[in-house]
Amino acid sequence: MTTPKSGRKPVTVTDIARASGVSRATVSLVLRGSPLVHADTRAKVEAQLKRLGYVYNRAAANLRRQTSSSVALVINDLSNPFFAEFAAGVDEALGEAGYITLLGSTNESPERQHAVLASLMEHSPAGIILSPAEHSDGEQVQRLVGAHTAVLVFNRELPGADWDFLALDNRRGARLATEHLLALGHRRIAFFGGHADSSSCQERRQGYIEAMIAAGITPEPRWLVECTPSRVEAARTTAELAASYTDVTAAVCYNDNVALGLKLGLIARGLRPGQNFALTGFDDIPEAAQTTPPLTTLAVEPRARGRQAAELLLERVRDRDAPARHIVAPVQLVVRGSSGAPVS
Amino acid sequence: MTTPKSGRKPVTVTDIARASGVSRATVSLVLRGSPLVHADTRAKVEAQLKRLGYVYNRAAANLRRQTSSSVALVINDLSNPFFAEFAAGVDEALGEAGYITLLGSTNESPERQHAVLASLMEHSPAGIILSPAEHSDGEQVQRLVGAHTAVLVFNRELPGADWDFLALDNRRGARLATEHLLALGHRRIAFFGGHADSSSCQERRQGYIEAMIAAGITPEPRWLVECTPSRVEAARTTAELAASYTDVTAAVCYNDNVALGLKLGLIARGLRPGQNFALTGFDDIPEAAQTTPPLTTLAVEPRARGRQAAELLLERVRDRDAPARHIVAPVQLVVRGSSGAPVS
DNA sequence: CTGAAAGCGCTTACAG
DNA sequence: CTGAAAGCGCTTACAG
Repeated sequence: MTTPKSGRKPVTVTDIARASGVSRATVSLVLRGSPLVHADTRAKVEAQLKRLGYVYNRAAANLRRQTSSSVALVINDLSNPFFAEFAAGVDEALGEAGYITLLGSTNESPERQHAVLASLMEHSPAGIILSPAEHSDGEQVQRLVGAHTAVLVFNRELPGADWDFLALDNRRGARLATEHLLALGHRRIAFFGGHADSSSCQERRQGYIEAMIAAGITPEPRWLVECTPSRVEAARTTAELAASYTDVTAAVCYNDNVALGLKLGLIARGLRPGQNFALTGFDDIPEAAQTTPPLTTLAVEPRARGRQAAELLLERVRDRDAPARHIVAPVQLVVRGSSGAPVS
Repeated sequence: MTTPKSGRKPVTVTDIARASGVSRATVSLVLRGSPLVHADTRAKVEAQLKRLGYVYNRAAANLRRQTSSSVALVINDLSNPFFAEFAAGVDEALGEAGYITLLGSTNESPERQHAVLASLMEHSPAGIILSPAEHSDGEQVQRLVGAHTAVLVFNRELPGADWDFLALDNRRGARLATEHLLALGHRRIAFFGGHADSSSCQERRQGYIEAMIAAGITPEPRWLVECTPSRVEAARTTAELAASYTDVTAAVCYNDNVALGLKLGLIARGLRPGQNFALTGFDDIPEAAQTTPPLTTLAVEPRARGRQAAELLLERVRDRDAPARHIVAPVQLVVRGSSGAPVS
């Protein structure tokens, strides 16, 4: 579980103090860049630091100062490029602020999330950025992290405490996509994919419905099709719903994966997306631009979201008493060929 | 840079000792599961641990015991699903072994890698798993991590010290792909993509050449085409090389991205991969199975490689004096439609 | 089986 | 401007 740091003993402030003929206190002041120490003394100490290959023991310093220099990042699905980019952005911004990232990946398992959070807490992070696993229990998380740890929840709502929350502007995104299809003349537009019990799906559906109603159209219930947001599932679901699509001319999809799956299903049924059926995605994954025809979708900039999450968390760390914030990150419609089909 | 842990003071062994009427030493023994303490005493202490919401301070324990419970994971390109899966595998296996993952993402920048390693070292990791940034300097890394830290290098060779090294079996993978195309009757086969100065490209080219020569064919120099391994670059390069491809009937590609880019380039030139041109990839990214025609490629199981890397590193942590190992991870040919083109 | 004491590597008042 | 002393939260011989 833990391992002895065998090998040569690391050099400490005591070694440096002895080697440069000053007290440990003075070495510490040099390390922390205090203006109190004389230039000559500083130079003497710095020479020894370099000569002996000193490396600062931040854990010891944190213990003494009652500070933390780490932030825990708990991610539900690191294999999803969206979250991987997000993680990279978080790590980048935390690094710039002098913090280190403690990673925990949960693979959408609430049990693993529990274990991971418990383990991370023992390392006294200054805060936690949590992209919750599906069906995770907010109250349990609350018990685990305590009332005094800074927490930022990302992407998925997690009821149970009054945490800061950062999410994409799902409603606006879906509304933009729907309005785009409406502007092209489509009227019988489906909303395809996602689980109706997830907050992001609910929000996207809401945006779709808003746009439809604003255009004077009442979406028929059968136009709202639920489906696990994977490509394979989406392709399968299309086939099962053949009947529903005889009158529909376009679909706003829950995300790009679903859109690409639907595309496969449509092709298998002899339809040609972009020519006699229009569709849009969500996320702008790299493949969206590469596929034929390229996919109209919403750009969400996961790396920028990661940076934003890190910054929000650090603000929270600085001011624990500020009221909790719900931040909605902008999304941007990217128009490509897949939505170019004329109304049939 | 670091932040005070404000809020209520966390409860310590001293609090628990006082609350349960025993010494701190006894509390510590309970925490560490020592068999020396009487069942009644243990129960008494555990009740207080729960009641007061004690959370173990692993940093303090590590300081006192001169141990570490973390491993640094430094990744060159987290936005690449291959590395993201790898990271997830590492984190999983480390977690099971009781270690925590300190993440550092370098975005292929040697400068960032330098900064990240320096920062990570201050947190005294038990070891480092390093997937080096392009053009990083092994000697510099060596200076940074010192001679006594366990290091496992992944994926890309890093000359400069005698570290453990885990890589894919690039040579065998390319040989399998080439043999597959040869068995289908192709003889004028190109090797497309990659930078000739990267170790992985060299190895894959070697496997290709081996297979060709074993089949009695001497690859012509113009069949070896260099190209940055991104899709866009690959598509562009194809067009520039139109002349070279008039007699070639198949290509072994450096990886899936390159293969998918080449495919786009071929289609743009009126060729139909899988029908009048055969190609193979490397990596088996999710898209390989989804594209039309699906891509013949080599499965590398990045998550399993991550687990393997974690295990190798922990072995090294346990035995610093064992000789350095070069481990080659198996890859598996996955035959799909893209290589089904007849010889023209 | 339990407690008193020392110490991991650092920092911080407090004297001088 | 520099040093002696105490202490962060834990563990570990050493007595008893």
